[in-house]
Amino acid sequence: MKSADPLAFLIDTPDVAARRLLGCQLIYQVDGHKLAGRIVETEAYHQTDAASHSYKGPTPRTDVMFGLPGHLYVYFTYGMHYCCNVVTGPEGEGSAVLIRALEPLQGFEQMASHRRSKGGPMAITTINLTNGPAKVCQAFAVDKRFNGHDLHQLPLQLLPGEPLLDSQIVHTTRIGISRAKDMPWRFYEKDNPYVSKR
DNA sequence: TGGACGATCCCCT
DNA sequence: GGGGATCGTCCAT
Repeated sequence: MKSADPLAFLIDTPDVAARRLLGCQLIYQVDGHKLAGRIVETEAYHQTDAASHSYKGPTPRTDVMFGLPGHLYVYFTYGMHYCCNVVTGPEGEGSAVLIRALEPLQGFEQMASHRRSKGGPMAITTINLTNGPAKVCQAFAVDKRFNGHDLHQLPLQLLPGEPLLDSQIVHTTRIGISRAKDMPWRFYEKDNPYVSKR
């Protein structure tokens, strides 16, 4: 008997998956250290959406988005940043959810050192540790090597959490894009201080 | 083969 | 509030 897939909830439309990802935990284990964060902000992307990398079909870069749900799509942008997405929907459909912010739970020192090592002197606080998509990747040391990684497995694992009530979820437009600006596919936990800023 | 652009972040004014 | 850093990807010549 094969046990049920704990990430089966990702096999849905990306907006539904983006809501369900709020409250889930991202775990990273290295060298006996454990990093953990709770997802508090997400954005949905789909192949029918002009703002998505998967718009107009797969390319070598975006193949992962069309692959198995529960895998990680990591892309490089602005010449210096990585961002990570959880692939959603059935295999063959180009959909994913961008992890925009985490609430740090464990491994603060490791996260801070990963963040600092990326650039010059920088004042790291608990708040600015993971309150943005590229910050999340830095803190968890996620780069292109993790593109296509299966999040069912360590060293980088996604654990289901208690789903948030609709009344705790704020539903609004996405950030930092020029096309399809008006699609309300950004979700975050109401009043959570670790959500990224405008 | 080249050039424009980007799901960002940080520092400076 | 605005601009610079910095390079992979994609599309137009």
